[in-house]
Amino acid sequence: MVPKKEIATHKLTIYDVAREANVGVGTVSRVLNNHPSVTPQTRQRVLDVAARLNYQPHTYAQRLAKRQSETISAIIPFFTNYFFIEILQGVQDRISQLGYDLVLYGVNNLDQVEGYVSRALQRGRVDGILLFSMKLPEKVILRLKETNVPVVLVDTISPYFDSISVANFDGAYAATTHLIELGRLPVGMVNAPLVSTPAVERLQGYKHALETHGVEYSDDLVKTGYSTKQDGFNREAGYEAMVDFIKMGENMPKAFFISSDIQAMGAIAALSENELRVPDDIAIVGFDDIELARHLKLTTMRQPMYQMGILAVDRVVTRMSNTNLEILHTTFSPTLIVRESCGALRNSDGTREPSPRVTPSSEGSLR
Amino acid sequence: MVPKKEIATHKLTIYDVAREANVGVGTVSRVLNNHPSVTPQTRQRVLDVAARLNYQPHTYAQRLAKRQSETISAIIPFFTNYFFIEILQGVQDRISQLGYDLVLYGVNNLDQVEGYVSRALQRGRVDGILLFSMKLPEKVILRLKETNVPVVLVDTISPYFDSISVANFDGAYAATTHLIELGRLPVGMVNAPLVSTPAVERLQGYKHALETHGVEYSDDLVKTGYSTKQDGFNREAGYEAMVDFIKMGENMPKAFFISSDIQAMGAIAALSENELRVPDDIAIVGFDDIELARHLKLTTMRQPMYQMGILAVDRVVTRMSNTNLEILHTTFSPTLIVRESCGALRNSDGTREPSPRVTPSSEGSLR
DNA sequence: CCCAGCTTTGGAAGTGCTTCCAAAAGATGC
DNA sequence: GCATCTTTTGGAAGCACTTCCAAAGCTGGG
Repeated sequence: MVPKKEIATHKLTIYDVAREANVGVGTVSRVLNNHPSVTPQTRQRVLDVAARLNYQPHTYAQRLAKRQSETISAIIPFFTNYFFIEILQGVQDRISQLGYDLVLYGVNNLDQVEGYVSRALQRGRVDGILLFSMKLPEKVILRLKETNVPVVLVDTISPYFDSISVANFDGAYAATTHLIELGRLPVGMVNAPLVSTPAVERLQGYKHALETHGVEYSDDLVKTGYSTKQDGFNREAGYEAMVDFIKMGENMPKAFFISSDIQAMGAIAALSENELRVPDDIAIVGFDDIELARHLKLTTMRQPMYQMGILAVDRVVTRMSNTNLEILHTTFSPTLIVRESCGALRNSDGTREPSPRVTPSSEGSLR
Repeated sequence: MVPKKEIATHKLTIYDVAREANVGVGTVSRVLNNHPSVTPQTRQRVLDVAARLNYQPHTYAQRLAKRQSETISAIIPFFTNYFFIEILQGVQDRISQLGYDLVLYGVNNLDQVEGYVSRALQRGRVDGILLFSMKLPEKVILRLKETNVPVVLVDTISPYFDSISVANFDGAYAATTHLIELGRLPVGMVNAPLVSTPAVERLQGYKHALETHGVEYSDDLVKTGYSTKQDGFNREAGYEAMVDFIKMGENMPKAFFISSDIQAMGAIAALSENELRVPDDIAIVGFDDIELARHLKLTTMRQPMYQMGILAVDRVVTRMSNTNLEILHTTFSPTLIVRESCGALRNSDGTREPSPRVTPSSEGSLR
């Protein structure tokens, strides 16, 4: 005589389900984990009971027993940054598709990174770590290496870990070339301080474009803002740099490759405050293609951020199950998105956007 | 004779530490949890050993034994939305200050909510849930209620849960009044569809302002866009609504209260495409004060988003330790931030911002 | 009908912690 | 020095699962 208590007293364990379904706990566990060796009838019986009792397995007990966390953590530089947000969308979508949890650490300065990494490294806590554009302290690299947790770097490179990034050099080259070909000379550049890899590479790409096209380079063609937050990839810095350019008066360049869209936004503000019109007086090409760029009708180099997020997750998951893979660096090529700020469209219908932003299909399963 | 093996074989448990320090596991546990009844000497000895072995407790074992997860989950409508991102900053900062984990679920449509809530509700998984501006299906409310997990609603209200929100009515009233007082009549409104509470309340506040100031209301003073994502609080919707207004020609209002900054952005784009200048021809006041608003020099109603995030976390934590608190609804009053788009500053130095954005102190401990 | 060889099942042992209880060690007072 | 309290300590039991092993149940061939 088995008494059927429906009292969902909240303490319901796998034993309760087992008793109620007249099976052993092992069987319940197998059913819940889709283990094949259970007869369909038994499986159904267990499933019914579980549903009736509204049984929910205790996640942490599972994780403890299974010795894996089904959690991936992402450590991102503070997420006021649109670029990261957009990558994060891809990350979050893929992670939840795979049934993992995303735990998020927002970092404001490099010092915090170490703390968060330690945190993430607590045994069993996470199965994998995504690290966004940070130059890691040597110390952190060591710890990461020795614990052997799968790590994927996004928007940086290190010889020790997998990485997903964008071809900064090529992008800068393409952007600059576009401007040169439009005849908007001289072409200047608003860059971020050379503390970050993207800034360095984009500068090189820019210079290379000048060189290739026989345009002379000089140091006053490149300026950087003073505001250093986000490694200098922020609106104020763009504003400041452009103000400096404007001070050059007649000698100021007629076109600019700007190392991020957000800086471009600041730069454009500076221009408009000085009665300089984009693209009529000054042509602009940005970098990133954050959502804002569309709104601003900014010509820019698109980074497939959403895709990068997806890929980062896939990569970390692959490495989880296959521990000694070769280290792999994936590089996306940015593509030029021509909108209005470069002036290329001046004679066409100004609203048209050559290649529309990739939007999710309406099934909504992908996002 | 205790052999000292330094071999960090990754499987190091509390028993290893105990053996090595010549104490019982209970003592090690107490040390690690700052339990008072351990002598300073013993504590130090344990700490030394733990450090030497580089011992990391197993998070999930702790959570299982302690019967709490030290995790708070946030379910947010897809985070392409700047408003949520800014709240999330506060949430994330406070959560990590308190040593909790943040697990993030991004939701794209209401159907997903149920799934994620179930997920979050798995016993022991989270200690509290933050739900961002979603009208919850009755079903979900029930489940949430019966499991008795602390829930805090942000940017919505429900009689069943704590909530943090903003005085939409008052904000809309203030914004509209500001425009009326500037003499920019008639004042129209770009709203979102009345499916969400904020849209409803803001409309009421707007109407009330007209009424109070003896300005007549008519239905063609309010328009809504067609794009429905984000409940209509998106750039395209703002653009569309404004295009409709522009079709009115001469009769179009001379000023607009727009129910979100992001819609204001679209609206301004529509205006500028039609050679209408802001604020010279048309005055605009937005709502939210997302970071973008500053860039756009948009006059707007500021919601203290960062603070709201902080508070939401605090509230959920309080409720965690004190289970049967009264249900509390906290309402912030939005404040008017006068920038250029309303035209109030037309004769002053255009750049000045009356009340600068609250930024973290440089200690950086708060963010 | 019996036995070998599967498949399915039960349940003990293991996962790595916390906590409770009782015992040991120290204080205190007389 | 001893009895009594109070601190401090060790370690068993418990947390809620998974997994492994052995036992039970089937299947079909002889």
